[in-house]
Amino acid sequence: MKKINIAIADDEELFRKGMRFLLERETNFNITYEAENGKKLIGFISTTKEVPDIILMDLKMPEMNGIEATKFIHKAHPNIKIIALTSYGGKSFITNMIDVGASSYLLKNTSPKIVIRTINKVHEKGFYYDEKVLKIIHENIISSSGKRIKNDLDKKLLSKREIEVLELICEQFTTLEIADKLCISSRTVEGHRINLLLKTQSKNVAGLVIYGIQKKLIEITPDFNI
Amino acid sequence: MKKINIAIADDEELFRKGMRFLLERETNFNITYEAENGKKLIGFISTTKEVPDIILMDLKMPEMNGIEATKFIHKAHPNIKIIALTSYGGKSFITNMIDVGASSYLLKNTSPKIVIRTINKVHEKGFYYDEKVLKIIHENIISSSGKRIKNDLDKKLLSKREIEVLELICEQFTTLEIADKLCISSRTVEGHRINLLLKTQSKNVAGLVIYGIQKKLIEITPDFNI
DNA sequence: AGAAAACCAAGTATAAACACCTGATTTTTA
DNA sequence: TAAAAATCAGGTGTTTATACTTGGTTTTCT
Repeated sequence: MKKINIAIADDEELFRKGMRFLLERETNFNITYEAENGKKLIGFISTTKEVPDIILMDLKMPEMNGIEATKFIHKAHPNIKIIALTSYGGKSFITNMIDVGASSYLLKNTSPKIVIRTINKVHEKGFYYDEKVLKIIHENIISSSGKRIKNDLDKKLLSKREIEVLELICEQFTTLEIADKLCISSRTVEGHRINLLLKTQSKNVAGLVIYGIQKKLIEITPDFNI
Repeated sequence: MKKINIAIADDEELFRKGMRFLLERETNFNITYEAENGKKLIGFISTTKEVPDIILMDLKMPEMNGIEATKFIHKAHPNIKIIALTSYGGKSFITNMIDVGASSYLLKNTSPKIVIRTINKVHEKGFYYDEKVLKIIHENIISSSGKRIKNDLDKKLLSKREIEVLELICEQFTTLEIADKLCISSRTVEGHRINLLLKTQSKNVAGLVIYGIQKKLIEITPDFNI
């Protein structure tokens, strides 16, 4: 069986070594190169006779980031399949990486099993998406969605009313306005607000908004600039 | 084991009967209704006590087509999962259906096995895409995200100092703390803050944080709880 | 060189947020 | 059914944010 040649681009050496260790346990994987940034990777690919089949590409790297490197490599070598492997899971990160030529997108907090499966699938079929990323893509297609995704964690951590209040805080309403909207006393709203600060471990509204966005209680449409 | 209740909407009786036959061989499937167009389906769902878990929805139907029906049903009953099942595989058909609330999309020239798997997966996880459709979606991302407007407007709109202040506001620091960090008077920070509110057209910090996240001035790491 | 913008800083005042307290009623859960 | 949690609401006080004002210095651009 022909081995799959893999290159890893990531600025953290520890991560690269860890990945190498994990992947080399697969008998059909062959790690041919490690790069600490996009520039070095391109340098390698431009000079070597044996270009890799697959590249695991981090997004945030010094000198040249993953997006630029992917764009360049995909143009120069369309047969090299690039898998984004990063901790950033924003919609626009994903779509941008795919846009510039990535064949898949993986989050770093995933299991080795999924990485291995993704590499094999990408090598076989040319693209593959794990469920986590697929869900983000799925949600991304839904443009008109007024409804938001509240996961079960929120329901356990925050009460229904607290979520309502949090949503309105994120929409820039003041305590008085929120009290008016929900037909309750401003005192009650303040109580909810304090509970929210405690439960989300925030210092002030800024923290609440960030929490709301992280938990997708409110929707934002980010612009992409790495 | 609780059965999955399924409704089929398709104008061809032969197709409906065939599907019913295929699906009823699965012990956990229960076909509760057949509709020959969207209107009849909505009529059924509006009156019945037992709404289906899953709807197999054709696109082209007389009276009311699949897109309109999906839009209506998804709004009225968000818990009902709708699977588009049609012979049209155009990009816009797929994205439109997902946009109005479909949880999956299947092409009619697929195998019964895949239909059954899709129904089960959608019932379990809320969405699922077969490889054929996934490939179309994958290609769609590449073409659609090409036209993205990069705005260096931010750099013109906000000054360097204002961006610094905005970043710190987003990190939940108070005016005094920011003044301390930047070694300037708190009055100056307030001035910047006011300018930020004006320039970003925000009501309060909540708006500033949202702006900061949108413009990627600050990074957030979203949660992925499937 | 002159104008425009950015940057700094201050006064005064009000509105809002934050903190810490108390307790009653309803709903949920074990 | 008893305990726990959620919801509501009030008191008191401090801190922070917002609003409107003015004006001087530096940087940037034309």
